[in-house]
Amino acid sequence: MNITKLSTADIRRETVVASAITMFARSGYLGTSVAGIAEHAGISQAYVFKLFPSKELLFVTALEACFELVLAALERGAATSPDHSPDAMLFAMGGAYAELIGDRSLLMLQVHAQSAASVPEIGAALRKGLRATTLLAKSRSNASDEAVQRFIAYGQLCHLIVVTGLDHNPPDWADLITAGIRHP
Amino acid sequence: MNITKLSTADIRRETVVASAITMFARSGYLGTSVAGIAEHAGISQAYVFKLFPSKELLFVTALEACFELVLAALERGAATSPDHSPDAMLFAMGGAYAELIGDRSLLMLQVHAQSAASVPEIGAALRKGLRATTLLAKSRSNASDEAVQRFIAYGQLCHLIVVTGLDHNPPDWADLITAGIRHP
DNA sequence: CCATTCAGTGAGTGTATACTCACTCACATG
DNA sequence: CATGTGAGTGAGTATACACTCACTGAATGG
Repeated sequence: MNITKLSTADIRRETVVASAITMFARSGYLGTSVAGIAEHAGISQAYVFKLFPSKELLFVTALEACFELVLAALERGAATSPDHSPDAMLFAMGGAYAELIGDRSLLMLQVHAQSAASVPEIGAALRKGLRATTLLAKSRSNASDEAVQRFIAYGQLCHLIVVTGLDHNPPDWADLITAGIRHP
Repeated sequence: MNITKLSTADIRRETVVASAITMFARSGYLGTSVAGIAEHAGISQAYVFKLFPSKELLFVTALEACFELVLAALERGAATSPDHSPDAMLFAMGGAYAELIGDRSLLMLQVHAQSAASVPEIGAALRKGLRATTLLAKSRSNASDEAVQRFIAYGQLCHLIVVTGLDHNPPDWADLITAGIRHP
């Protein structure tokens, strides 16, 4: 039982955002139709437009929800780290992130968001999420700037590995770039 | 005068590929219309379809040309490195890459290709390009696997920096992840 | 019992776009 | 001149999709 009572429209909005994450992650911003999201959520397409003013804002909302989950996972990882040294903290946060993106949706949504970043609102949401992620990694780990930078860089490498499918059926050359990287 | 004589259709194909790189880099695979590419190339849309069987194959051709240029740049960087130590070789190759993507087209095309990688032919071309890039970096530098992996990871970080516009008007927090990264 | 509000939809509209086809025109060659 | 070839196009077709609007039915409350 929540302290804030949600109207049924607000509840609907949440299920639609969940469907949007799934569908946008599957086919990208332009490749996903609002009708498809509506069908996945089990409502009519017209009602999606009652709940969100535009496809663009629905994508932004989904991306923001995605970063909320990422930040929560990093926080969780940091909180459960057995050792408080900067390296151990970043390692624990990386492990929590790898676990989070096990179903690939949150990862793919970020990849598609990078491709759609020229849409101003999407670019802004992406910057905001990256900023929060970076600052959280820095503040919770107390690591050096270089270590935080490396943390983000290897996160991007993880994205590349998943996008190219190198984790699922790795060819012989793949372990050159997948070795030691924790991915789903 | 070339040793291989090109028919005018082959020449046209090359100019169309150049236009395709520019336009696809600007708006992505789904966001770019063949009509727009045709206009940029100064020919009719119908003729583009005479030169290439489909939009998909045009994108793949553009992506392959992109990787050709990347590989050539890495080769050039390696060739002009003053020092033959693995670290110096990778550093020189990274510098050449940073210089190559000065106009952002080749970088953005790779980002959009990652977003479109679920199209089988595009995913395959992406894997092929990544494979060639990785193996070239390894063989020309003689660096350790870890160093090559880091080379690729920081390349992806460079892509992220450009996509989010952190290089053009960096906010205060940006140098946490842009420090020391050579980007256009 | 009437009035208001709110969740939810069916049936559109306008537009963009991948791809096709019948055609023209310039030119080279016998 | 006749004819064949290859570059190049105008005008389509078919479809998908973002977004709109007039509407329904049910609950709520005075």
